[in-house]
Amino acid sequence: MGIDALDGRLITLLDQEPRVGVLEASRRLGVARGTVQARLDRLQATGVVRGFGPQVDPAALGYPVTAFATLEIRQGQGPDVRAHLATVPEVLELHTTTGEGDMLCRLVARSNADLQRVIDRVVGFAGIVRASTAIVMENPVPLRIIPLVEQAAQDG
Amino acid sequence: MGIDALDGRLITLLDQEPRVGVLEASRRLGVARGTVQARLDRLQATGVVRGFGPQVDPAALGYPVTAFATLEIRQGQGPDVRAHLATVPEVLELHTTTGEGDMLCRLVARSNADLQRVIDRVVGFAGIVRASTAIVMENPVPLRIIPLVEQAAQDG
DNA sequence: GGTGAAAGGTCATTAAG
DNA sequence: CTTAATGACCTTTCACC
Repeated sequence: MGIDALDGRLITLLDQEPRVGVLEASRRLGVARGTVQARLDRLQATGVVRGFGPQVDPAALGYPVTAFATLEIRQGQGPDVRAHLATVPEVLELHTTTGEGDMLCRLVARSNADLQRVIDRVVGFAGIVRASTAIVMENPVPLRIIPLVEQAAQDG
Repeated sequence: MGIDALDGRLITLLDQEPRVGVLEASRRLGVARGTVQARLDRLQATGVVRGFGPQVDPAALGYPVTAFATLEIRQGQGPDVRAHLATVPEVLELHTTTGEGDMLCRLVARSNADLQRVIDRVVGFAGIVRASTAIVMENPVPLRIIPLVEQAAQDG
């Protein structure tokens, strides 16, 4: 189920330099070309590596404001609310959670003023009882995975 | 500053089928290969496309539990708390926010029981006054960017 | 290991803002 | 006049059998 040290080094290498091909990777890692290909195939087959899609920066797209909204949902309205939020482009992800609220979603907007428009659109739905928004000021730790990969590689 | 329709189609294509090369992409989009290369270079130069790193699934790595923790920080301890959280592999991202708490972080764990260990490590730091955790049950909208890209492409 | 294919670069030409 | 797109050609490099 897990990954080993070589898998970890391979993922780390691909993360730092996505351009490197299988051949170049085998040289860097000091293993045979076939080994790298087999590892890569296995990592993708087991779902550890989902793919190599483009990493897009919302800020560079013109959406520099990020916020997290905690939503309280009217009983039984969950499915409707999900469908509604899925139609809003500025909703980058949505989770159902335990705790204070029922859902947590990540939003982006063109400005603080524009965020109001986005929130209005998000909460402008009968199934949503209440919304609490936290605007992101800084992002000391951007979304990362490498430390976890190395941890998993050590565990076996 | 923004992106046009061709940029949008290119990003969408790369997102759906990351394997397609520049040549294949040019065929699919009905433009010259050099055009695709120029667009790609420009998208990366402007930071819209950060790169093509591997998309790793924490669940497949053995960390199926995700949670969001809202942290309240003691005045002036922000920098120390950031440094502390950056050393915890299970902390996938960290934001400073307005609103109820001072920081919001995304955590993963091997199990609900393991989550307790992670939280203990996260909050086991003098600068953190209080922590409120929301465990993710479902993820109706996984982290996405394409709808926003298409929105941005339409706007010009 | 060999081979067909593609990436990446340069260039002149043409089109469009 | 500046910017962008195109098609051609070339060399290096890689992926696949």
